[in-house]
Amino acid sequence: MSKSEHTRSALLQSATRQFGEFGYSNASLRQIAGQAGVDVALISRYFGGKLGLFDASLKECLNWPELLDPAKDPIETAIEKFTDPTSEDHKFSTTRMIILNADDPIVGERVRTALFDKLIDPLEARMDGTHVKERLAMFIAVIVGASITRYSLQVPGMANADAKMHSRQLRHLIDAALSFKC
Amino acid sequence: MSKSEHTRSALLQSATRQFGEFGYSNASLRQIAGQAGVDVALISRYFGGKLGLFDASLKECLNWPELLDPAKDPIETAIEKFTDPTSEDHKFSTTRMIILNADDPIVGERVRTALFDKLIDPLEARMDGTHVKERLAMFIAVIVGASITRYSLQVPGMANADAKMHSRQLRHLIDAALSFKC
DNA sequence: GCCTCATGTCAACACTTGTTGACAAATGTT
DNA sequence: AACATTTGTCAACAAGTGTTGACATGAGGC
Repeated sequence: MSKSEHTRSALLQSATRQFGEFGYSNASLRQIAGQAGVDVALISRYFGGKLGLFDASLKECLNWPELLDPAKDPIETAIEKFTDPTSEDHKFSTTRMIILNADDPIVGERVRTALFDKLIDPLEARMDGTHVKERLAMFIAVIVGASITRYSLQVPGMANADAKMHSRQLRHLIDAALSFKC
Repeated sequence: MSKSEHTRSALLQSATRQFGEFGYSNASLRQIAGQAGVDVALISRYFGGKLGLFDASLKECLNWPELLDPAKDPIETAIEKFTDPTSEDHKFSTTRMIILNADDPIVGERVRTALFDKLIDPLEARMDGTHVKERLAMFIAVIVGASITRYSLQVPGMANADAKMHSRQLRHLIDAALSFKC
């Protein structure tokens, strides 16, 4: 790994943390660079600017090849990825990256189109039964709502639930979402 | 209504729109004042500053006296208020005001404590049965998730649903949330 | 050694932000 | 009319933002 690749990836990792914790507009390039132990000007050199850095971070966040693996159930894959048990801190999870920036006046549209291209459309293509769109939207709603309620709003009934209890809550709501009949 | 009260309320209304659309940090005082047709400096005069303006707006947003009315079912009241059929544009609903600012590094904590004091605690006090906290959290998750999915992410299966269909989706998920048994 | 290119450092830039204080205009009171 | 209080206007401020270009330092090839 060359020197430049090293700083590039350090920058990218730091950016993903900041964008996922504070959102695009609240994240400062100087802070991102500082956390990566690197000079601010290098962001412009390697990514062309703040927007380029965000695009790179977003692309990395939404790269879920398992979603296309025919051997795996796409819904189960999505649950695993969304609930993200590998991340030690859910402040920086993909869910937060999406939710926190989907409304941003600058990057909101990029986030939404990336979300559709990389996640929602592939998921929809692999679901069957009636009212696929409606059930899929309800599934997304449950995932997103649970994440916000647990980690952002910190409502005790979810925030204080242990992993097993929270998993039961999630399953119950997801089952309801997917079994919806108009 | 005196002159000062008029500009004060114009400022407050404009602020609620901007805070609800862009969030605290992305909303600019000059833009808020401009939309209210008023000079920026008057914000400091009437509200003491940006934080004071936000506090006033938040307080107005979360003032739901119906929640304490013993003649009304609190859950039904919450559903009505959250889905907010009176607002012509959901970009500025209370739900957005809360979600969009609950993570803000400056006002996030204020939002969360206000949410608990004004909404969650009163709701919890008027629910009965087992696992009240867990079911209430799941209820919140459904409301929040549906709002984001429909209006922020704009997932077609919810964003394009008409009022009747969306109401059915909401009811289905809410029923599931409230009927959860550990 | 010497040259070249990649990489990093630093200072400045134009711009926007929230806030403040001095001043003007309007309104009400005596 | 003359004064006092409220209300509004304007310009400036310090601080922070993303971005840029000139320069310094490093490593590898001739």
